[in-house]
Amino acid sequence: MKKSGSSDSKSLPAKQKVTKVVSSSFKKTTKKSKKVTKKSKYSKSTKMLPSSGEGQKWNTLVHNGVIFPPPYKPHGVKMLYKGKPVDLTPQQEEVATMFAVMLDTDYAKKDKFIENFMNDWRKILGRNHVIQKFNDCDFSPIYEWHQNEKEKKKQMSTEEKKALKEEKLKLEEKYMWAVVDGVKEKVGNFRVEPPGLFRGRGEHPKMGKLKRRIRPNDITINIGKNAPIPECPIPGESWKEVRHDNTVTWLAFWNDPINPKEFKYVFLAASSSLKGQSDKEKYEKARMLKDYIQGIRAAYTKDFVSKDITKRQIAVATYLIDKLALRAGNEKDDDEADTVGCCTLKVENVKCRPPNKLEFDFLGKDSIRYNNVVEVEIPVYKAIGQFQTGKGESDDLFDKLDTSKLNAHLKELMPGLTAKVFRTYNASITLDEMLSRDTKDGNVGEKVVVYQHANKEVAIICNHQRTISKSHAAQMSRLTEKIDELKGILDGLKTDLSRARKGKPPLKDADGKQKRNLTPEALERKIAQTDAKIEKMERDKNTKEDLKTVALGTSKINYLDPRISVAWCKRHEVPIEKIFNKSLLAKFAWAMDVDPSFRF
DNA sequence: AAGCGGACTTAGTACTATTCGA
DNA sequence: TCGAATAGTACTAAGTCCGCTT
Repeated sequence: MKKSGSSDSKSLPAKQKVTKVVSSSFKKTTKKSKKVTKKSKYSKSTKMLPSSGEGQKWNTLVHNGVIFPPPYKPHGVKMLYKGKPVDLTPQQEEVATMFAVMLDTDYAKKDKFIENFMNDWRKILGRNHVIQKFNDCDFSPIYEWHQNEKEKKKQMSTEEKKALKEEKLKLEEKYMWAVVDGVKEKVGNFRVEPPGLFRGRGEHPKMGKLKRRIRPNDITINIGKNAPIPECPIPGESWKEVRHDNTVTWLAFWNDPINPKEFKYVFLAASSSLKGQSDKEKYEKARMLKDYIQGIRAAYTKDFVSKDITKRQIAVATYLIDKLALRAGNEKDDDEADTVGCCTLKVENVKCRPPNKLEFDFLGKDSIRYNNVVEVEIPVYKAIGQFQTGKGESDDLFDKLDTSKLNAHLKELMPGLTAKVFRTYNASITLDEMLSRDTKDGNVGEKVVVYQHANKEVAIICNHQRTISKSHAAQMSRLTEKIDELKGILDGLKTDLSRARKGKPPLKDADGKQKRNLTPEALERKIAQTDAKIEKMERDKNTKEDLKTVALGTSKINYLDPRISVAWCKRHEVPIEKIFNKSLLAKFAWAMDVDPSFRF
């Protein structure tokens, strides 16, 4: 019964199913959607049974393993060394080409990148190779060749492109799906990562190192006991290991060639019910924090002045995580980019600005800068000052603290509470409150703007950033130009209007041609239209400038409880498709039947 | 309680597909 | 209808946190 129930809801193509559920449940009576909620709760709870058994994640698991990138195809284009063409073996050429195709990126200009690349390349060139120094290398012939190849691809007809795509799809089709407890689910990343030069973010000490090719012998497969073991797609080679571990969700993994202590996993796609279930649990935990947050805030406020320095540090750290949505901040190795989170903040990352402001300036995850001046309670301000006294700039601000101590403390306050829950909580509660406060009667477009505004607020809280697009400045000035042009037209119309009112004909236009003689009423209408157009363009221009460094997607995908959005859409008759794209609809299938009255 | 292996979520960017506006 | 702008997807790096061992 369980199986038929769940496969029923899953075997349909997600796309159709989701939109159907949405559009039918919208506008309909709440009675109906309540029924749906109950039903799904029932089927979910029966489905939970297998997973509730001691960390068990599945009963049966069937899949076809992973697909490997094609072997390297030598192009034979010779790079130059000291101005002369060099013969390279295919293997040597492959690595040279990896660098050549990056010639127009910032990476190729960084000393560290070049150094690491040269070290690994030289190993493949061999000790006595003619190529010795980077500065004598000229990769441009290979670069030109690559540009040419790209251009050729672009010039292909639509039919040719389509055929190529279909061919690829055919080849990959069988790897795209897994069957988990009898339900067909999409696999997330079934393609093994191709070899390349490591592109670490920020000042990563390993940037430019060769990420070697992964072979079947590097890969461990996880699959159901009774399922057929996936055939190794490379003839003559075999998997490293086959496991049957149903306490984990990965289908395969290999050791990261850049950092062999770490793993690269193949998981199910975000649309799978396994992922959906844990996503829901994440938000339920964040909602639980709602009931504890008052007490937690009261407790840490009290501990700002605790005589126990560890307690004081825990209190201040928790405050920062809560108020500023900082990440926990685990320790990092020397062979990683130098970034910090809350627990790893250095003295130099926080400056006291009298009387009670703090300026934060540090590189966080992905080396994204966090720079923010905030007013804090006096006791926090004082405590930070105390933590800093007698320390050097690069010393830990919270010397008595690390993430495990902090999380251990949080767990005493609420079951399962960890630092990251605060980010989820604050993001989702902000969306919920802003939506309910700011949504006014109006058309769908206006409501969507309210949503986007709330989304932006959350993105700023979480410091989700993006790089300014290369064409941003040009786009802005083009907008300004257009606005000016419209303003010119507006002036002309106004002149014409006053002349028309006096019964005079309009002035000649810029080209000296006679304009049509319009009635004052028609002119007034035109003026109003142009005015509205200008206003809209200026609004668009402002939001564009506002959002040039803000990434809205990350919070939507990871921090905002989708049920808030779905329920809001239902309440305000906004089609959910205006808020969630196809992949988000699939990812959030579990949230679609939420009651319209749902609040976070 | 430190340290580490392990598993999972979160993140920005590069590339592609689709939509928009002259 | 075309190229530019925008939206969507693929990719994989970089975090968090758990639980086991020493």
